[in-house]
Amino acid sequence: MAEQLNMNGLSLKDSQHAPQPGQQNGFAERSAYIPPHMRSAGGRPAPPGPGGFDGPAPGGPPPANGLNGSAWAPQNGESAYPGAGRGGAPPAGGNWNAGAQSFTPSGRGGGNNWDNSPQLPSGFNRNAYGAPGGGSGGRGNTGAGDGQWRDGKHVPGAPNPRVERDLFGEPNDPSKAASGINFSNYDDIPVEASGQGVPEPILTFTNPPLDDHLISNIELAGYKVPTPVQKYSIPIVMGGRDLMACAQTGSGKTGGFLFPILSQAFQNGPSGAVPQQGGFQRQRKAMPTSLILAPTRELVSQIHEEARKFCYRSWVRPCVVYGGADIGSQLRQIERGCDLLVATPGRLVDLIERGRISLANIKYLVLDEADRMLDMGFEPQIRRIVEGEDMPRTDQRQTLMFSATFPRDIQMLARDFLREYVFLSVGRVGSTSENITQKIEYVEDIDKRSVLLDILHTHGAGLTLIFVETKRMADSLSDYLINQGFPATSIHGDRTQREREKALEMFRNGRCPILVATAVAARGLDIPNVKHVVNYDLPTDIDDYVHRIGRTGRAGNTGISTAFFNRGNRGVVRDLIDLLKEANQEVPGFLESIARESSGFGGSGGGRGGRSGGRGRGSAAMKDVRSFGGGQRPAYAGSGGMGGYGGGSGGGYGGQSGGMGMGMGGGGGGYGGSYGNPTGPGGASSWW
DNA sequence: AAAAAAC
Repeated sequence: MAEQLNMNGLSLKDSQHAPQPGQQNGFAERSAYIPPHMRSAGGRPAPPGPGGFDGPAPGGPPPANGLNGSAWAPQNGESAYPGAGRGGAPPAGGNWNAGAQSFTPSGRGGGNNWDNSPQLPSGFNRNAYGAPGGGSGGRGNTGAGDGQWRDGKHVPGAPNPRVERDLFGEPNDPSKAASGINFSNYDDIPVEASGQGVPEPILTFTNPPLDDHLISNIELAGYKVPTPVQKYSIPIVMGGRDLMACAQTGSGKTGGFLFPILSQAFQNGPSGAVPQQGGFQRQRKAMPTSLILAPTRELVSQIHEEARKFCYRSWVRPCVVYGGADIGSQLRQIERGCDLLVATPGRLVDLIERGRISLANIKYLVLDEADRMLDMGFEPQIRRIVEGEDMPRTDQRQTLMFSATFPRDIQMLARDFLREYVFLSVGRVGSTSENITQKIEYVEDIDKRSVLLDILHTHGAGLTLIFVETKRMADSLSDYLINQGFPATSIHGDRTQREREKALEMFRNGRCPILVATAVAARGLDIPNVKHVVNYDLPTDIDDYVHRIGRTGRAGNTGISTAFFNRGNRGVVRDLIDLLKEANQEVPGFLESIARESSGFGGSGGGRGGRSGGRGRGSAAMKDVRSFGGGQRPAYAGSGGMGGYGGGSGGGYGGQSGGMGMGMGGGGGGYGGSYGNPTGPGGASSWW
């Protein structure tokens, strides 16, 4: 039954964007609304009267059917949901219901699956074109990867306007990634590179070094100038070097690894290795040349979407596999050809165990959001994939690691997976230039809902992303908002993959400009135009907070972040204060007093009691931990250390920045014991 | 403590 609902493109939740017919208006539950002066804690300015939206709530009284699209049409012109673009308001004359029905879940064969198939022109070649798999990754080769490599030459496929629209959207479509980018602000992002023989950054997308076909796809995608991370990563990767990059998603890092990998693939053709399989083996084993690992399904889906753009008309076929979706369609997809594979670790291991994927041809390995993957306990799977299967060794492949932070365990991974890597530290987009205005408000749990309503009224315009701590809370809060007449939806791990993708797409295209999310959406997701991030529940880990607010203020644009704080969050109060100070933000008085309260007794006695300073944000440091003998100047002074990088000891570069300095060279497993603060003594944590 | 991720 649930599936039936899904097939209609609907879930119960999403069918309720407008108040139910039984309700009088968007504020049917007005009694639940507590005016600010009646609330238990202060610290919050009075809301601007009843009308951030004038009149009866965002929707006003719904028409008889309760679903008329005009209920959500912005009352003050297009500005209500900027960034919504063509999807901003429901289709004229349409309604939310219909909007949902016509929605095509991302990552599911956009344009070639259930909702569109009947519209295909007769005679349309579904085999060549429409991957039948309705399941994830079922997009097959919709124009991406339909070129050929013949006689040592790249023979691109024919242009196809329909595919181009599918991949690149209409010109100026704000729901496509390249738009809405404030390029001038990009130049402010600081980048530092260290390592031996770091190549000069490039300044434009030109040939050389980039391949002409790739450049034409880059143009189609609307990218004009390389972002700072791309300026560095392109020559580094094309120069055959390994890369360890500390960068966030908004910095353009997906292009940072896709561009050089694809450019080289377009120029050099398929990997020379011959697939070795038993003569009687029934099905072909997929043998991709490039493998990209990322932690969440949404993220791999997003990377795959990007890859499809840049693979357009090329010989390279991008594929995606992840859990929670029908494995059969994924198998069919990779059987049709798989040169670049984007995967979550669990599903990839599954497919390897089934003997359907071999990694023997891998020339490029990318670990995206590496810190996140370790946080999520993926290290065993990752080590199995990289070290325990048939993947070529470090010197036979190129390995690129991306991570927002560079804590100890990532350093270990870098030591084991990379060789003589270039270390790239990409400043965070925004924060230093105050692109994100961070506000902390004191709100007791019981008042959170009504304060949230104030916020939604006040900052009604633009996409608002609301983070909560639990899946249950995500459900109940989005239900509440929907009942209050707001176009909200939710994303969390207990929703089906289809629901998750639909929620994300509805948010992205502005049909549902309010998204309630758990940590599943905290990192990596690149949604242009998120205007406001609300930490309805603060995370216990300050790193998570940083990732969450990083969903806004992206790509050089400005954003707002509001966090609800109460005594239940005092565990992060110290880190939060430091963070606000570093980002040049106002620190409210109640934070300071609660910090004093908490550190008052016991000090560092119990556990994490009085902040301890030990952990600090050292875990989040972004600096090269190696030191280099000889002429190389490290980009960061003060990374003390040891470690004979290039010092003859067979790849033994293991310098710890702090005092620990263990010899990591020889054996591999030699890291145990307790490590000091990774940043080292006095480690200034500069993580952006 | 919760969330995420393979079946």
